[in-house]
Amino acid sequence: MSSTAPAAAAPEDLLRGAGLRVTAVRVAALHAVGHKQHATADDVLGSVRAELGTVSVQAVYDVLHALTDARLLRRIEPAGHPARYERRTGDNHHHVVCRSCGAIGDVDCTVGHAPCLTPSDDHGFVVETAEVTYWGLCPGCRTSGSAARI
Amino acid sequence: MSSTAPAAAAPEDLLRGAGLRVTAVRVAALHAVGHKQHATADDVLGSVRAELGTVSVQAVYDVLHALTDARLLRRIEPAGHPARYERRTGDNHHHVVCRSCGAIGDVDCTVGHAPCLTPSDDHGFVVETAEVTYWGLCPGCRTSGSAARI
DNA sequence: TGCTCAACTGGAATCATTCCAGATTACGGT
DNA sequence: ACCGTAATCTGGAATGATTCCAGTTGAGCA
Repeated sequence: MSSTAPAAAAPEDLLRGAGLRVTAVRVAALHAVGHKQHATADDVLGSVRAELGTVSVQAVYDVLHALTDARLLRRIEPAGHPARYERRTGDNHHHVVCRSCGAIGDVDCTVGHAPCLTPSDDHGFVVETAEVTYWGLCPGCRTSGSAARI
Repeated sequence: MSSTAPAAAAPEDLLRGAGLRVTAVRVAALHAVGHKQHATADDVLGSVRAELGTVSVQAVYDVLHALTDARLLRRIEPAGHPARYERRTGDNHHHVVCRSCGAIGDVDCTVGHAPCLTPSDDHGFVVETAEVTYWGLCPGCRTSGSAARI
């Protein structure tokens, strides 16, 4: 068993590796986000239920929190849209969000090592992370012209 | 840069200049945000009521939207915190948000003309704006050390 | 000095997410 | 293998920010 590739790592191993209990809901949730990058809690709930049958809303939110805390998932919260989750690559990438439909795309930091990610005046804050979000229109919404609110 | 004045411009003129009707609630709302930068809708509601007496929740949300659309205010929506409004200066500055209490500080873009504000791969999106948010702890929460008291 | 449409009122509704209290279950001992 | 005990999960109710709706009021043009 030289199952190396972290990308292909089995959910069970990821969980154990993070010191978390291996439960059906957690495994299913990891599968769900693996299949649909940038899934909402609701998407995950759907997938998990499709896979396991009855699962409470709470269980999914709990799991998503646990996985996020354990760094197995990363949560993105675009203003005006429900939170989304992605399997984190560890790299610090950013996101393009469609102002119209909320679609999200990954964006690598243009400049390798974030230049403007160190505030000029931090007001005494201890800055831990910087987050960049690009707002615009996705190909689909651009083509279908209208529909965009405002 | 040379166009300073706006800070001192009377709310009435700002409204008229933007082609908006001059109403008590709007004027009071502009005052409110002027006095307390980064005010929440609730803060504004409070100030406006203190100034005018009875005012509906709806009126304030309507006004904040109208003013935001007219570019007299800028809305900031830090993940996990209610939206906040600031009197926009036209410059594209960013924000430091306290992970613990939600306090917000303004941060000028370190590099004048946003370098990493052009995504390397835009996935076909038409990017309109880029938004940078720094997350950390404000001086107060840092000192009081423990228990993030929301 | 009226008229008209944008603004406002008040109350109910929505949506994502969280709180609660009790039932279930993974997994480190013995 | 078997138990005990947190850690999890269930189901339902609650929260909080914001929006929808239908009717009333008032700013600003004629």
